[in-house]
Amino acid sequence: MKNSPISIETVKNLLEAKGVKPSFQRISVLKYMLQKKNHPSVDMIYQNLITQIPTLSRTTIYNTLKLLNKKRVIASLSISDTELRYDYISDPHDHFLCKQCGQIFDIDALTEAMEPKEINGHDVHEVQVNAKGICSSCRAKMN
Amino acid sequence: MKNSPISIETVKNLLEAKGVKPSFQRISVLKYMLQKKNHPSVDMIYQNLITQIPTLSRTTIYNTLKLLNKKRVIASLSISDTELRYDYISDPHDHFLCKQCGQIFDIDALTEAMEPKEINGHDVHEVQVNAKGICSSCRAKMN
DNA sequence: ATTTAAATTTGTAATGATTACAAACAGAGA
DNA sequence: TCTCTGTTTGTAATCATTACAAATTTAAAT
Ligand SMILES: [Mn+2]
Ligand SMILES: [Mn+2]
Ligand SMILES: [Zn+2]
Ligand SMILES: [Zn+2]
Repeated sequence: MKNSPISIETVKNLLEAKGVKPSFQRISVLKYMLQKKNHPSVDMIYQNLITQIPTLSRTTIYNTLKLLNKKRVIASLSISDTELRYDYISDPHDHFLCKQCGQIFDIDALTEAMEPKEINGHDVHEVQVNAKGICSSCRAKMN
Repeated sequence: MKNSPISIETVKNLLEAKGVKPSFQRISVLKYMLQKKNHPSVDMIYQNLITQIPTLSRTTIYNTLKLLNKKRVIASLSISDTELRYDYISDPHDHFLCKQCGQIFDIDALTEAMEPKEINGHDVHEVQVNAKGICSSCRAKMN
């Protein structure tokens, strides 16, 4: 349940389907996200991939995430006070951020399929529901 | 509807009720927020108050907002990609951020009184619902 | 009123995430 | 091979936020 193996081919097809040229770096970033499902920050991705791709540049991570976000492959979560976190776009769901350990957990959508295209005359592109608190694991450690 | 006049006394009482010593700077910050209702960033507050308080330090704004947040007088909104925004805590409501002009608008809560104390075993302290898109005014200007 | 201690404010330096930018590199034809 | 285009890389700049200590203000004690 932690690290589902995903083939390069799968990721490659995914990228091509979204109109993104599947470079080695782009495949690596998306593969990491699909496997870890950990809503990583730029640095989490970088620190992991640099061990396999010694020439990797942080700028490439920024470029790739920006591109994947524009192509609607991934969402950027403004849930943390300090850094953006990213998530592969699949079924709609909400997020819980632990203020203690910084982990972000998926939670069932707190409200039924809420995707209004318009609110108060404003053009709505996306809606994110962010819960914050202390995760069960951190709370256990506190006792 | 834009700039409701609020008396110093009112703000002072508000602070004292929450256990915050009402210094001149703290009163100024909270008064600004109550009047403008614009979900300001640190810099928006600073740029406005510096005209009346020439000795004001940005650090004081940071200190004050952190204190008011801890005392649950204001909420910090992680809705923008670039900076924290702040909002006086009153009735529960949601927010809409315009990606064009950066303004944040109040919107009716998209879901009925959703304040679960626990989700998936996690301890929930707060839930924020953030919509993003293009505000009506900006869309009008685009045509 | 003086003195003392505590709380608040201020200014400056450091940190850290993100962006800007230009050079280096790689791949696909011609 | 040459050229064009897109991608990656490294470095510098920007900007929000935090760290920290000195200066100032406030409140309390004598
Ligand atoms: Mn998720
Ligand atoms: Mn609001
Ligand atoms: Zn935790
Ligand atoms: Zn707008």
